[in-house]
Amino acid sequence: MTLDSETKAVELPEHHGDELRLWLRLLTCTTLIEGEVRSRLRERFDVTLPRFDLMAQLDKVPEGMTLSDVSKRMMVSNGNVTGLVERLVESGHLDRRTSEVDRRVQVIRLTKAGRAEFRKMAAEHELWIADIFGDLTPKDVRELMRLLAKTKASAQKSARSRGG
Amino acid sequence: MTLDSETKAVELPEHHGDELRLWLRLLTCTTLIEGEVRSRLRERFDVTLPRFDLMAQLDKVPEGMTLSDVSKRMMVSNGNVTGLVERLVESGHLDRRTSEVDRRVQVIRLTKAGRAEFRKMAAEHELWIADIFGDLTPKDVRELMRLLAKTKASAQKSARSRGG
DNA sequence: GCCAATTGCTTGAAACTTAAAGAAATCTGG
DNA sequence: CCAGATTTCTTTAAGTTTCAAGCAATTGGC
Repeated sequence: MTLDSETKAVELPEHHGDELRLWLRLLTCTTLIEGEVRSRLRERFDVTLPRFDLMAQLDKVPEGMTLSDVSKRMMVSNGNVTGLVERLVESGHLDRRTSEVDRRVQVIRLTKAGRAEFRKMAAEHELWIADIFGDLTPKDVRELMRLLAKTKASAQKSARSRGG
Repeated sequence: MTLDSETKAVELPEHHGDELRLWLRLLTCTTLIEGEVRSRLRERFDVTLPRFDLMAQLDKVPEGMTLSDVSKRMMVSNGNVTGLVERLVESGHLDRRTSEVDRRVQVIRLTKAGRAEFRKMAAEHELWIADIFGDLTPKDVRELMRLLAKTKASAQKSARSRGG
């Protein structure tokens, strides 16, 4: 009997429903929060989420970054960044210069106005996020951070093992 | 001294950096996994993620759903669904009928071919997800499920309290 | 120095996405 | 019954996004 059921268990395809449900829940959470942030950004500052995200990347590095850097950090395609940057330069939020060392490279930075506007938005944004996560205890937050770090590492490992 | 620093702590704006970092990590995880799934779907089945997601919704309800139902479940706009459905009907994956009870309503279902194709993709998809989350223990999975449920509830509460 | 490979970015096509406005059908309270 | 409100879906405009192809600049091997 015991042998039988063990044999069976090996032959049957494994159950992966839990992981799938976890993934769907993770996705739901993110979509929900992203939608909320998106609509607040639009209502309050008439800015789109991708623009805000791009400015957030640049705010962290005053001396500027290349388009490739931005692309990697935001995990979006190169062509995507090109278009976003074009519109943000147009609207005066970004400053763009060709590198003198390597003329393929474009270095972008926040303009003074762009930085001021971003800081204003970022301050409120932080409060929104705090409110959205408001029912989590500090312990919940720590625990989630830990588990998501583990998840990220696992996903990266899986992606690497497939890619090369 | 103690009094002083406590007074200061109350007067200073609260620290919400932890929640912000948590949100960024959550977003990173989701983006990472989503990108991985997206590229596997494209490579393996030449299908886009939104199409797969839409078919996944329909697979759960054989008798079909209205466009509004799909829109709510996928948390995307109505117009978005209209376009997606159009292309999937065109490619023979979906069947679309006007409700006889309410002629505003469109009921969509997977066609036989659409269902067969989805099932094939879904089986592999489940393995990918299991692999991506492969380094998490069953306990990690349970704990993440719990914390994400709490997060979702918190986010929904925050969204409701703003919206109405 | 030269040629091939690589890197950084842009372009183009197709698809996806949203918000807002509009059309059609239904519902509701007189 | 009927006018106004609501619901369901489509349309439109603007923007985002990806992928693939391509161009320009740089690097590395010889």
